[in-house]
Amino acid sequence: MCGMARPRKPLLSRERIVTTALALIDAEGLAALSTRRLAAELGVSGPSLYNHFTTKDEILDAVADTVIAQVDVSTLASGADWRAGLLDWARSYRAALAAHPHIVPFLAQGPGLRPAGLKMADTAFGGMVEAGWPPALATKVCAMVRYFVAGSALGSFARGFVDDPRAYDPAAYPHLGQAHLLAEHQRRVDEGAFEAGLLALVDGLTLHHPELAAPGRPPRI
Amino acid sequence: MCGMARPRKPLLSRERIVTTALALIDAEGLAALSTRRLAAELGVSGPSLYNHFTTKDEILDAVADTVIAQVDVSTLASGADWRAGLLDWARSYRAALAAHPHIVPFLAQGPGLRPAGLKMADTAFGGMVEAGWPPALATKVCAMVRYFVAGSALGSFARGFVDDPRAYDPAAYPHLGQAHLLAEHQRRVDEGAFEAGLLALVDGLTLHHPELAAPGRPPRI
DNA sequence: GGAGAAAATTAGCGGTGCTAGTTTTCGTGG
DNA sequence: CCACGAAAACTAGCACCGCTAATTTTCTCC
Repeated sequence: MCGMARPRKPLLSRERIVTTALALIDAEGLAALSTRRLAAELGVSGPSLYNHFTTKDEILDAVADTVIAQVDVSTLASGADWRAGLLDWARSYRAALAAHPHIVPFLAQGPGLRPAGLKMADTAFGGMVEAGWPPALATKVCAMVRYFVAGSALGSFARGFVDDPRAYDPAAYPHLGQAHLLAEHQRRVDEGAFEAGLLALVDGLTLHHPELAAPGRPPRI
Repeated sequence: MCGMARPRKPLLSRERIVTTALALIDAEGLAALSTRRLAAELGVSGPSLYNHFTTKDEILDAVADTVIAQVDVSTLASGADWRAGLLDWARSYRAALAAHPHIVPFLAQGPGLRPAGLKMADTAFGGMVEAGWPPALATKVCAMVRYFVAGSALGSFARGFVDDPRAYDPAAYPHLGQAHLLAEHQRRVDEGAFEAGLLALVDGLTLHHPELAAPGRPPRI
């Protein structure tokens, strides 16, 4: 017989599956990624994927991990001022999510088993400790930044308001203007709110921990 | 014929559907809510639901809305100090999500058409404006709080770390202790990080807008 | 060169959201 | 009072979903 069985050269690889899946998600959204559809995109028939991943969620985890892998934690790891490190990290983190907005709702379902995510957490934590933060506090501060970035990414990118404000009853919301309900307006607000909130958060931390406010290395007694 | 058709008294109502759906989600998670399963729980056959909702997502939107409806914005609306108002709002918001953690990933998919969510946003915004904040800033500050609460809720409640730390390679994460990877540890961290981050955020805002720092009514010149 | 793993195939199972069409009951206007 | 249209339940079923099983071919390694 000559029904197509194992080919001379493998048609699939984990990497090719992940990049194709990410492209499909970027182009058509998370809901468009079914195993059959992804397989078709790869020129292959459905169940072949299961030779390389044991589960669809495992594919999505891998996709999410490549997105997180783009986050730049280098400033925080470099031993520079922790404030600058935190700001750079948060902005890069948000930018990475903004580059692939459709994956964010999946990312939001939890950390799972994603090495790049853990690596990022490890590096950020290490940088804060190196900057003089007690470990217990460093953990919390890193968590705060994650909260803020994740929350902002969700608010900004996920399924937003209906584009036609007539879908809402304006009388029910006396303070909100019509403009508040437009997706476009929301996007602009999110941009500004993220930046302003991040600065407020960092300055608030500085205020609460003046002993760590000095730029550069922590004092060694 | 007497095959069960329209009953004397309606078996279903939007309200009964929503409360049963929420109970099912709370008890068995978001994935357990299929239309057939929900219908069975209601003693009814699958498609009957579509006499009351046009879509499963519409049911979920309604469920999410009842959760958000539990959020207490009264302090912020009462004209008291905006700092206290913001803190109370954020804590109540988080508590409402904590009471129904399994719905959070759906909530994270976007605001959608959810009147209670809009009502909350409207009231919070109105309270900040009443406290003297310029509308453009008030919008941003409310967004920040939402980010922080949503991000914290996701980090805390969503599918977390695997409970067996042996699933991870400790050598790959030199700074993180084993304890960091445990779900239980993460939960404790989240609690503290939320509270500390919220205070830092509010104090940072106070710092950036000293003209609004006075408690009570804004000064009228 | 033989053994066994790997990578593709097809067939198919149980479940999903949802539609279509039917039957019965309710509510209402003439 | 009753006819009639809307409403609310039902059954049947479609297209798709994630995933498993069994099969065939190829590669790798001893």
